[in-house]
Amino acid sequence: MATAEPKRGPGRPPEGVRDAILQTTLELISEIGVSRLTTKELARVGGFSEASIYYHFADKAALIEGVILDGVLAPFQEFAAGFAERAPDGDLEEMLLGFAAALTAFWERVLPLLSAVQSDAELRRRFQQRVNSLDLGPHRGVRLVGRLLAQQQAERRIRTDVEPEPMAMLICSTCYLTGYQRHMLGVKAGRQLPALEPTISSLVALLRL
Amino acid sequence: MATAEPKRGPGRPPEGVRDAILQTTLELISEIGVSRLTTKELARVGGFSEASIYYHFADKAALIEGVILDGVLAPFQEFAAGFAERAPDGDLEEMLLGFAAALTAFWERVLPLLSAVQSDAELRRRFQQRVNSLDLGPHRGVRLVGRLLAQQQAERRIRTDVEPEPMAMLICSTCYLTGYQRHMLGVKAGRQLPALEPTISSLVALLRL
DNA sequence: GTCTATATTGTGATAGAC
DNA sequence: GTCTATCACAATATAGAC
Repeated sequence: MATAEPKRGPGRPPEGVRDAILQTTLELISEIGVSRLTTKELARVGGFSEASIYYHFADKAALIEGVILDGVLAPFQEFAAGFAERAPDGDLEEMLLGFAAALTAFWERVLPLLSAVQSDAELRRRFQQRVNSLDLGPHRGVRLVGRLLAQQQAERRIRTDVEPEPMAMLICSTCYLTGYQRHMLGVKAGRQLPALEPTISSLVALLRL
Repeated sequence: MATAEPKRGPGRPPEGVRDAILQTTLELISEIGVSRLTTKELARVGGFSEASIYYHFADKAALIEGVILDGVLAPFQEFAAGFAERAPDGDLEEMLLGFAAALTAFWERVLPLLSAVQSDAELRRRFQQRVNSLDLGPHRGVRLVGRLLAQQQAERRIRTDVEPEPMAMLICSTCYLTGYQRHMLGVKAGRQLPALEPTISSLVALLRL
């Protein structure tokens, strides 16, 4: 190892091409959308060749799947794991608002990618298998919030005459719709919908003893 | 008018081609997804020519827009209008469950179409303008439910110390997420999420005096 | 592992007859 | 208004050198 520098010379380091592909794909999709994403444009913008894409990924579908799994799902799971750990103590409303903001941002980032899966029945089949085998999906967030609520009930800090999971469903759903609205109609048009925070807060108020 | 029959002879009546195109598009998309929809396949399945498609619609995007507007949005708006009229009297929970079922079904039908819009930034811009000028969007459903709740509050049938719109947001959001889950992961996998009815019912219970 | 160059297919869209 | 026939092009994917 003559040079300790991981990056060298002009352009990208050769060994970083796979990461560069994933990164560029993510950026380009948020700019123009998946359906407009072509391997040509991807190669041009990213500064690598089309052939490199097919060296690292079996086909375009596999590339999209890679982006979803590596670039979006994994980071959120990290956050969720951290949330589950440090959750127990704080104020309920505060914790829920923090989680809701993160979940909404997650949806907003993931929806543009998922639209590729949505719009192709065959791709959807593949995706369903993958998601099922990894036990992923919206129910993970619901369970997480549900456990938090159940804990608060056990400590008699909120009403105990209500099932925690349906309440968690209401909360997570609101994050989803808020994220969807922001993506599809823009943040401006989204103002016509009740905002996330007051909605969550209203529900928390109902749950208080 | 020699023959009163609107349909005649073998094959499709010539004047019905536009409707046939819309109908076939809807069917084909639900089978294979928008991204796999080609004008060739559409013509083959529907029994009309590709040229006819371009006679009736400016381009493929306009066709999709036509399907969304004519075939899905319009029917739901009819239902919503009817709901708003006959709503006032019945039992709140019953009315909400009926509305929620319809909104969920609507979303499940519309999502496969909207994925085309979702996945193309340029198309999205066009769609946003159209939707904004018609004042469409999820906020319509939220307002409808919000008004219903406000009315119930005025009649002192539910708690009055809570804003109706955030509650409506929770309800409609749940319909959207349920529909999304059914579309993306299938009804079977969707079982991992709390079902629609108990979720709505739980919230109604919280709203009772 | 990455490149340049190319093969191949299928797509959206049109011309022009009827 | 609908058809048959066809175009021009863009897309994914591969071959083969380095």
